[in-house]
Amino acid sequence: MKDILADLTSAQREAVTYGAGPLLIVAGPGSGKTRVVTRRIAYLLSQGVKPWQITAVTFTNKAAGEMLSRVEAIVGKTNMWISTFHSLCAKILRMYGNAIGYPSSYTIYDEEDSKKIVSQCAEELGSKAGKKNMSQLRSLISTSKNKDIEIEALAFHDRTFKADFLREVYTLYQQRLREAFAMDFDDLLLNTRELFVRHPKVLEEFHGRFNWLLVDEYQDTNSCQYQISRILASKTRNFSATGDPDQSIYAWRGAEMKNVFKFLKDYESAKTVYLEDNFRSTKSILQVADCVIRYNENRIDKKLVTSNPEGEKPVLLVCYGADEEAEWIAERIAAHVEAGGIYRDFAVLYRTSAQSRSIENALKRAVIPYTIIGGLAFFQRREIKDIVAYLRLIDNPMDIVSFLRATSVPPRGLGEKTIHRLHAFARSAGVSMIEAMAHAEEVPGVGRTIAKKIEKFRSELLAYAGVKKFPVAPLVSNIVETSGYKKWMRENDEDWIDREDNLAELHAFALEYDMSHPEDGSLTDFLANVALLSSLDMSDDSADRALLMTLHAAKGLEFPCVVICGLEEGQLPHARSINSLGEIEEERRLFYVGVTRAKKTLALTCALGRTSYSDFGIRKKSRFIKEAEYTFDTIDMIARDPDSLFSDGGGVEDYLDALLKVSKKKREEFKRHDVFTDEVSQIGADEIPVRPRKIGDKGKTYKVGQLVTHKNFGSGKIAGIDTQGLYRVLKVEFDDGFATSILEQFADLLVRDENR
DNA sequence: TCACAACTTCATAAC
DNA sequence: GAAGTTGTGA
Repeated sequence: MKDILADLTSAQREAVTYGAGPLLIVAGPGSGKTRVVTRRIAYLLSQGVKPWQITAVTFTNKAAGEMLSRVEAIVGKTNMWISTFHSLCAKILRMYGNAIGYPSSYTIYDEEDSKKIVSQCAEELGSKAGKKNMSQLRSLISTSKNKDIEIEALAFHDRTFKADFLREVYTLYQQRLREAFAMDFDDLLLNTRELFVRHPKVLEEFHGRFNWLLVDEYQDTNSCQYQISRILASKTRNFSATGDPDQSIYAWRGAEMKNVFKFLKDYESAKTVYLEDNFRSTKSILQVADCVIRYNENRIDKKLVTSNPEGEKPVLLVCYGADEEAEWIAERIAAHVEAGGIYRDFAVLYRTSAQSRSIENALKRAVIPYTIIGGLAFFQRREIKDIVAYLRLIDNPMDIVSFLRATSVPPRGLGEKTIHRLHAFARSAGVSMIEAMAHAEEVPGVGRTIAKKIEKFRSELLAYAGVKKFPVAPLVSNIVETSGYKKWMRENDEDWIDREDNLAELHAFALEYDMSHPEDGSLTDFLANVALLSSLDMSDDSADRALLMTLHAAKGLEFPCVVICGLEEGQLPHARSINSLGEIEEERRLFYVGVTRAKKTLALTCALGRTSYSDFGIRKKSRFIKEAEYTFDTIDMIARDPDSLFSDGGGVEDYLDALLKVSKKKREEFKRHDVFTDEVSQIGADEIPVRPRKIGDKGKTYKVGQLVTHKNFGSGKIAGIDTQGLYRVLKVEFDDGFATSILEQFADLLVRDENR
């Protein structure tokens, strides 16, 4: 008991020792939240609560694993359930899914799998949308599920698809998933809710079992997760939720931070504990966070307090482009290590994954070891998905996505048409795919040659499954060897060496699973783990390497030194969020989360020119910089010595040179892409560090119909003038047929007399 | 049905 | 800059 309550503040202690009944812990960043939750679990156990009576839900499997080992460090080995919502639901559905028509070996479809079904459905419904919009269609289905709204309602927001069509696709999609005994990620939640609502007996059993529910990161629960929590807690009301509305960053996938406030209405007798003391960051770091988050209107005011020292003042780098930004970051890390620090002290955070490229390059050049957290998940790799498809097929032969995948690598002369015929046959005859394959010649549309191939594949499958479904590792090596996959890969894939390494890693992963689950392991459980492991769970952050990750991936973590890069309008806040106040506020929270990860030092960077989508654009400083401007020191590489940039008194050319620091060729591209641009929204003319006198002719105004000459493009005509925000955009048609839009203030055009 | 090439389109965050 | 789609011939 002494250990459990050691080193706790009075507020923390209050949360840890609160007894039965609803408890809301509103915990700011760095306030020792994880510690409180683990200690609370330990405390409950010490009070006689049994481990199997406790269910804790966290945000990632990794966090769940860490929490479990922290609890076990205090109370010894336990068998309580600590997992993510998705894993919890997957487990519940494995136990009771048959009540709603799913076998326990149902398959979990990831985004890619689900997209295949969606496009199959759209095609079946005669959609003319083609394959290109399938991602969007799939995400509308997901949004509908995540936000608990009818899919028809989304047609008003998204004009790409008609309401009727959306409904038809949705219905057919669900039907196809059922036929394949498969669920997508969202279904795990929806089906669990349905199970509880429609089968009170099952719920009763869980009520008898989960007397204590703890949910972490409550501000990021969506409607369905919220309801599942409420349903589970409805009997005993021993429900503690932990959250911080300011750290809600998943509204885009249905999270509702208001769930935190709602808790107090849902449970009127609820006790609320505020954890406000920050034990993580220096005063000057918290000041940055505080100044920015205050701009959010949709929030409850709270201030971050710490007794930590003032610390180093955060810095902001303003530079020309992503390369300089990256170089500066590399230098900063190198200097830190030179001064006796370690690489792992550093985390470089960015808004979008694509930003990692330039940073990686700079780190490589500077020989700084690094790890990317997140990114392309191991289990998303092609060769891994291929072999996993065999495993899934053995586990659930109705899984048509895996069926198609497995039969095509290596190719066996069985194509999409054949497999669908087979699947349809199996469904109408009410038999499994394996059985349907045994009667291949009866399947309409299947000829004798193909029937033979089917038979061959059938015996191959039976040979795998005939051995044993568990342990998994031997099954993996068996498939890789005897399916001919390895041989085929060596002959057809130039990257086969890397891929074989990855397959070896898959084998090792399976082996590890087999070893750690001698009693309770199964192929089904292994596959569920594989499906629900996020890229964050897989990454190894134990080595001494600098860490690179997105701001989202940094949630819940802390680092001695943090760099947040790309603080530009369009990047952070992201361009896709810039038009909505609510989304801007979420971007601001994202920035807030990033800043509050830092313990000792914080650096922000901002590049005023950045290439994205192979298109160069001039960017404005992020509004978040302005919101906290006096809380950091600025290193302005542009303003530092403006005259040196334009030594020969030149204008645009010199500026472009300095900005791009690249060859003439690139400059030509730049001219085409930027000064003459359609993407006016990216240009913040007031931010561009150029001499006023030379760029364009600011005083000049043009009229529609005027004949003009441009020094590079020759003669043309002003075809139209648009107003975009503060700027006027000229549409110019040149005599050679080339047409473009030019920002008026950059349009260095000579007006010709019409009569000449 | 399959392999390859050429082309097009796409790109926020992720369980 | 990558991944998917389409088109081609075998």
